[in-house]
Amino acid sequence: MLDRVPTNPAPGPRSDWSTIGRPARSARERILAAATELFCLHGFATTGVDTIAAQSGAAKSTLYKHFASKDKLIEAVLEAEGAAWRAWLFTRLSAVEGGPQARLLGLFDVLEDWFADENYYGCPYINAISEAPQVDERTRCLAGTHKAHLLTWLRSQALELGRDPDEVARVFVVLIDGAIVAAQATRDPIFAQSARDAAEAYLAQ
Amino acid sequence: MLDRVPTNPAPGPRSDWSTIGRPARSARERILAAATELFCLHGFATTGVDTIAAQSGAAKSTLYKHFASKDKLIEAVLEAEGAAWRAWLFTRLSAVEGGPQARLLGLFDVLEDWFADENYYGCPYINAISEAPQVDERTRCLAGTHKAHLLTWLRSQALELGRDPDEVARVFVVLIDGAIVAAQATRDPIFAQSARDAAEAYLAQ
DNA sequence: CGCTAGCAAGACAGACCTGTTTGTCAATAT
DNA sequence: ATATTGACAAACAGGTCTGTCTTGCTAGCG
Repeated sequence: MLDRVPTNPAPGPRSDWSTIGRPARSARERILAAATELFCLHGFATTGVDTIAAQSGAAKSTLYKHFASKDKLIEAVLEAEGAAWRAWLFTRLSAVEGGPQARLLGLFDVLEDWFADENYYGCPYINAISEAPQVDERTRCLAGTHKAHLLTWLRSQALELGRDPDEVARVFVVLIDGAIVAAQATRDPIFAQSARDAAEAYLAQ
Repeated sequence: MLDRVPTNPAPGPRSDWSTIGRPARSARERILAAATELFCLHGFATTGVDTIAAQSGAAKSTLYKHFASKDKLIEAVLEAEGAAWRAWLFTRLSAVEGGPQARLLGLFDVLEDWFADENYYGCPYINAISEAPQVDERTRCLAGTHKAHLLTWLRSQALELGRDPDEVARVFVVLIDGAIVAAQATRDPIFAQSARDAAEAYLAQ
């Protein structure tokens, strides 16, 4: 349960959007990459800065020269990983052929590819909020701006369909979050298709 | 983010199903209640056993006499809180008038009441899994048996409707988990109704 | 060569963690 | 009245945490 983070954890390949496993040049990039991997795979609270420094090949003093505190490093990881994920998602979505309905449904096929990654660890923002359910207003704020990007896209698709943007966006947020969490808990990507089924029925209504 | 647990955190009232805030008699019950509150509100890793012992009014030695380790205490909390939640949910569901469809949709109204609790902290199992996304097979197993209870109920309702039980159950799991997480991240119970909308469309299909 | 700047390595402080142990006290049972 | 049980209080051991600071190496440059 609360096991210490192993010294040399899963290095395996990752989805092409993540900074994990990519060759990183500067010390700052290496630190950020190592922090992302360790935080996301083993949790924020249970990962120590010593482990991050060791895995990144940087000294702890270098880490603290680039990031004022562990909390700031966590924030940087969340922002970087969130931006990378959104860029990957929207790139994939722009390749979907068809109108807004096809794009909205295609979203779940993209998610399924994400879930199928052997190192899939869920949404870092959801994980961060789950670590401190009650307090942690800063993380909630970061997650809010992350989700706002997704909401904007969802609303624009709903508008193209001539449907209520807020209502559609909320339903899709539920379906997306639900698929993310169910796939994480069970390690089964099938829930992406279950979410797609529900989305299809909802849009056909 | 990783703030220490305050010495005297939110004591406020809770949903009637939870052990939190209820007068507890034996030392074991007091420890379990304090552990549930602190773990669920502030996270499992960031809550120390000293804090739990202090809040429960019990000595640490007493805590370790009843629970072999912190991990075992976490397991006991998950099992107790899960059982209490299921008992509450199924009691509420049994009061819903109408057939299986009304019960399946009424589930989201019950969830909305849960989300509206000012101390709502999400699903302890989801939170526990999110704390250590990759490892933590024991927690995943506990969450699996918890969710199995829900799946059994969902499947039986689907069978009564003459629909594919596994398919319906998976869709509803996505909707339930999604509503739980979205409500937790935004503190807005409205997502229960969004999930209900999607469920209605799916069942009408 | 000599100098400097940057970084790795590691010691360190102060706090917190889990889990154990010892001693004391009160209530109960025999 | 004595023995037993249960619980509290407190200290302790051994380890980890974050964050700071010092030391020494090395690479680049005049």
